Amino acid sequence: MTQARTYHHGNLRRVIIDAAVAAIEESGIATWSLRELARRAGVSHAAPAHHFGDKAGVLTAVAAEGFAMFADALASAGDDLLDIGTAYVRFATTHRAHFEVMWQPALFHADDPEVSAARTRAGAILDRGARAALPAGRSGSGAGNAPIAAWSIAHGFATLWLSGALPAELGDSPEEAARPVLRMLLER
Amino acid sequence: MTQARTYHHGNLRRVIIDAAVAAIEESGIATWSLRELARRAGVSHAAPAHHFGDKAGVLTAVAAEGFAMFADALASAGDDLLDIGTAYVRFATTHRAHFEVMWQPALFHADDPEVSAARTRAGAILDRGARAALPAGRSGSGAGNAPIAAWSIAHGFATLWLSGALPAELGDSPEEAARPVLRMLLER
DNA sequence: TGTACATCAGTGAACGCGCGTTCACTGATGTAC
DNA sequence: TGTACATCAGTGAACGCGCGTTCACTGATGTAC
Repeated sequence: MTQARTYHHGNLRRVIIDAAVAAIEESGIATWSLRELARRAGVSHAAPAHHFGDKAGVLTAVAAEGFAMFADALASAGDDLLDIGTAYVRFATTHRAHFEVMWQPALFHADDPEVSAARTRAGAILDRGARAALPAGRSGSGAGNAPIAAWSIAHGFATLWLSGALPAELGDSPEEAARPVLRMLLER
Repeated sequence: MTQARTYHHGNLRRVIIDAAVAAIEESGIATWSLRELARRAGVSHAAPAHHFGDKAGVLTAVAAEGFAMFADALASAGDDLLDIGTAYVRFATTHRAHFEVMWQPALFHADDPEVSAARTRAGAILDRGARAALPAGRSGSGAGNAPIAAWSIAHGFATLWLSGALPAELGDSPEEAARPVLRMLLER
């Protein structure tokens, strides 16, 4: 399967995105450069800019791919809100770089149509699951809060886990740890 | 109240921390430099390093101050978990730079004793409020999940708000928007 | 099947810039006597 | 009250470095005929 190295790489766009994801996972979203991606990809330092224009262009591609994979992950979790929430946490912890980029729209071209479409698709799945599981509460505050509550608890657990803030007693599996926590919103 | 400018600034540590907070609020956590802080503070470019050593030293001071203010904010909210959660969201949205630094321990010296102490104090307040309001659920999964559920939903709402991901219909006040959402965890 | 040409991916040298760090220094402050 | 001295905050010149960007270029690919 070794790809013969030719002048035309043939797959450079893909390789540069992967390099960006690897760099972000290793040392965070702040410290990488286009030149570093070129080094990782084994191409000249000007090649990434040739494909993506600038750093925001690379992150736009990462965000678009991230939202698409995210929507797929939520969709394949089925209709149960607890399963959707668990899928949310699983995605965040197994695709850390994508996830971190997705929620920092200042870093990429947030108006990119591909990004918007995938984000809307993911939002609709979460919305549907939450409205079915959590009809408007006694407070009479309207059903609109159910999806936001479900979104918040899953997102909060995921980001706290990623930041290392949660106690070590929760164990090694973010999904298993998340499940009883998410269940607290559903018990009523 | 104008302070006469002397050779010895007298208050430079404070001024540099404020400059860091302002820079982060304006353009994020990734793009500032020690030299930029010096420019904002009106001192020579070597002065910040003289006080803080390096960038992580500046962010350590921001994190320590952030956790201390955060603990104060939660403490003054009283014993009601809904009020504590609202205070959590209010703090995050009114002290955005502090909040963002606090949850990125890779960027500062997380073992700093001042940081640890303030973080522990904030955690204890949240813990106490959550355990009182949310005894162990029917799932029998242990009371340990109640604080984490409360923490997650408040943290998730706050970070989603800060990222601009929440729908515009929620209005301009994060506190008012958060209250009915947080209430969904408490209704049972 | 063969030739010509347009298109596009990727190269590599060169540029100017802002950065963190170092270091000898200067000015102000506090303390000993 | 006055003098000497140590300490410390902040200065400013100098350094080497990695960065993004530009641009003329080269090599590969695809298409027209």
